[in-house]
Amino acid sequence: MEEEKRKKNWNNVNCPVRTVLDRIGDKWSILILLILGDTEKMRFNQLNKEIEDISQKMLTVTLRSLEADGLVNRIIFPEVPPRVEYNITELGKSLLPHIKALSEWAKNNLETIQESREKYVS
Amino acid sequence: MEEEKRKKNWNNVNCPVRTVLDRIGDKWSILILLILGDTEKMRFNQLNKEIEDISQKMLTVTLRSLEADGLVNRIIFPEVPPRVEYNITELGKSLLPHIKALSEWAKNNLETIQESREKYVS
DNA sequence: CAGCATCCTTTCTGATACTG
DNA sequence: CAGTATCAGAAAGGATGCTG
Repeated sequence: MEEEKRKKNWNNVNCPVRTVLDRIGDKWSILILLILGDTEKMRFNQLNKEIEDISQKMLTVTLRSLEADGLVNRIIFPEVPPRVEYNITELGKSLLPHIKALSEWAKNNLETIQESREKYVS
Repeated sequence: MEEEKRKKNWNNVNCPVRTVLDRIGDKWSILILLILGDTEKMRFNQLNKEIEDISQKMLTVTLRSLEADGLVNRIIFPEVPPRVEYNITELGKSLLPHIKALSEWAKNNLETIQESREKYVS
């Protein structure tokens, strides 16, 4: 039974890193964390401008997910028109160095990877 | 024009870490890298047993992707029945510490994240 | 043994229109 | 301003059967 195997969900039980990547391994989370890590706070539309190619929907969805995980704060000001500010939490800050380390590795090895990919056939 | 914005592909140009996550941020790559990082070499079916809940297709697809990026080696022995061995490359090894650091962070903060998620409403 | 091919389901992302 | 709701397309992942 192939189905039986899947139920063990081996990867998340024995591989905690997957639990993180399930959260921040998506298309936008890391970028948002990096931006919020570089600023004190930011409003929704500021983020939307900063990340030129994100859709409003995905910005909302991603921010909500990061908020749920306790990586960013969402502060609503009861004004008209509404103002909502986002900032990174302490938990988020503690994750940042690891993201940046990964980013450094990426910068340093991007070329190697790309060359490898171009040479690769079949 | 919403479409115009996307073409800039801001995230990959200005955010190299995304280029890495586009590759290893999938469901299985990290796990495979961790396993191959802990062993000298491994055959296809060994990996398939080690990762109990991966499908044969995804194991093939993921290994090919890692190979294309130069993170793992694929060595084919011209025998019958065929034998194919996989091992991690030097490039892959250089990435490993960062994955493990992320993994450590995950272990240490899993509970906090889960609590945050449970408390989160809408 | 180590796959490949095909079909199918699920999940992710985006476009668009609308709103307190 | 900062969203929500809905729909549609793309991509990822899985089940199954077949093969050198």
